[in-house]
Amino acid sequence: MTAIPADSAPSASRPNGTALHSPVIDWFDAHARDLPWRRPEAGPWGVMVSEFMLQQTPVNRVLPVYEQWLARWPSPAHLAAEPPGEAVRAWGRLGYPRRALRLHGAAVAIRERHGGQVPTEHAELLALPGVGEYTAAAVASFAYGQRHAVMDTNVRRVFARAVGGREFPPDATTAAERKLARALLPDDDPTAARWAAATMELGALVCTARTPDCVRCPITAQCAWRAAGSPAHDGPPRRGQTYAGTDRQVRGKLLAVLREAVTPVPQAALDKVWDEPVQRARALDGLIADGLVEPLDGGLYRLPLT
DNA sequence: TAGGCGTGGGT
DNA sequence: TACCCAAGCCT
Repeated sequence: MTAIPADSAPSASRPNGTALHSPVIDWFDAHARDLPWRRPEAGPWGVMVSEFMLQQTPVNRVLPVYEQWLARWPSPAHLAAEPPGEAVRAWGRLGYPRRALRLHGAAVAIRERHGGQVPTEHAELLALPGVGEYTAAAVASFAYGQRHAVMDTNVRRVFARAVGGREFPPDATTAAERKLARALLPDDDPTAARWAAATMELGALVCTARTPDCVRCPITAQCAWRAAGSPAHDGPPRRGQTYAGTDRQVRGKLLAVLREAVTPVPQAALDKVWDEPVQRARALDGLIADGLVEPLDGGLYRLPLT
């Protein structure tokens, strides 16, 4: 008869969570990708830059832009010293270019309010532009080794399956999900940080949305979804994103012209990217309102200098 | 709070 | 070919 450690007993506050820690963290130790922002030399700024770029954008597309970005702007002060338009240009085709503007704004705020150092406190991080609940927790955890429930789409899916017995989590993060994530968090800081990275990696590499690779999953034996026979998602289909013909597409085309231009661009050059004039004007106005484009006298446009 | 906000690779 | 979806944030 083997002795059972007291802390492995299931409880209401921690639904058998500790039983997941070791297999998931051990799997991570063996299979984690060697990503540049995970290396010690990345530092808090490298972690923060990667988190901005990885918001809704796959790792493979982020890698080259991340390297160029850190080489050019190795600290928040370096980025803050340049016009926001340079950040938008360097963002390239990562998508959602408002993130570039917000990252620049975060760098300025870090210079002004934090002496040029990426803040260590969750609340301070959360106050930076472009930093929400997830990114604040991620930076505090990955850069500073703190204990936070880091909940991204990967973690939510892993928990929905392993613990909830469902194929997918709800559209919007629920209080129950937050409570579960907190309950599953290991007690000490370094293990909690490891757990956060490990659960994310498991969702990204094994417990994927489309075709989960349960054969390679370290917790397949404990997975509630598996135990239930891997039932398909029930309820209304998840909200899809349309793109063709939307303002987003027009904005993308307009901004692509401005990113490539070295000098201010005349209206006529922008008019070529989209035939329908009303939508084209609306998209351009939106970009200006967002601060992504700066209108000049004489019908010229450029990426923002201020 | 639901919807707007880019882009491109995988299936 | 279409559609899905990818380390979210903001209003």
